[in-house]
Amino acid sequence: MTPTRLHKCLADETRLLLTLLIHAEGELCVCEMLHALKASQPAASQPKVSRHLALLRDGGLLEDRRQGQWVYYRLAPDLPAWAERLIAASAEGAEAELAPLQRCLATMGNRPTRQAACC
Amino acid sequence: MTPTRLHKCLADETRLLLTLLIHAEGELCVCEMLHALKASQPAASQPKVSRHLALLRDGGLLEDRRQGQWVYYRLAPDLPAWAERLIAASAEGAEAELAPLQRCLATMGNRPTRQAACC
DNA sequence: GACACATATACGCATTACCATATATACGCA
DNA sequence: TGCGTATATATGGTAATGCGTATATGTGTC
Repeated sequence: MTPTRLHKCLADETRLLLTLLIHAEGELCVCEMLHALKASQPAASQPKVSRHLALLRDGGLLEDRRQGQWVYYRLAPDLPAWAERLIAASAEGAEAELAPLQRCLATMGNRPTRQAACC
Repeated sequence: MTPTRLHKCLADETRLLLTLLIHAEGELCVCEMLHALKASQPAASQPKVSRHLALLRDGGLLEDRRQGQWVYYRLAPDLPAWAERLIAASAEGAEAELAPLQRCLATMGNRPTRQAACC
């Protein structure tokens, strides 16, 4: 991971919000992120979210795992310390934009039931 | 200043290095930055540096002041704390790329003599 | 296999970003 | 005023980015 690459990842409002949402929640599946994102982007579409998540994954910022029908994304576990601090600083600066998404997520019905990654 | 805007500013290798160089040195003029940048981009041109600096200034990340023939750039003094932390984290992640530029700057001959901004 | 749901990819298009080159502006000095 | 230095902007071309729509893939259930 290089700073320029990380900045490119976060230089788009949608990708920034998705990343910060995952940073705050730990792990989220695509449908949860799509639901939350509509709080600030009512017209957000599933392909749009999926495309941005793929960019973040290919950029080395996220990892995904499939569990049944759902695909869960989380921050890559091997991020250097400076990258985590950078994301944390972004989270602080974007708190006002992030909070509504978290509230929206909290009231989402029918969230898929999560299982631990192992067994 | 918003996180997305800041990330867009730093999502280009040249702009990242210029910003981090200023962050490390406090204040630099264009010719100093051009000189330092050539350590990693031998073909870097003056218009290129000037254009990126203008982007950073218009993005609210830098301020400039003219002193005689020279124009000095520094970080905007009113950056929020999270932005400074974000830049500091980037500096850590880019230390390996930044160090050669600083060394190159340190050995630069004929650097313009600086005066305080007031009087 | 057929269907429903979740997610990913392909395609065409509009917009933006970056660059190299050329030219313009601003300043200091004679 | 004219010249040299420092910096900025304009122009045109190419590549990258983001999006909407359509379609494909993968998984669970019957």
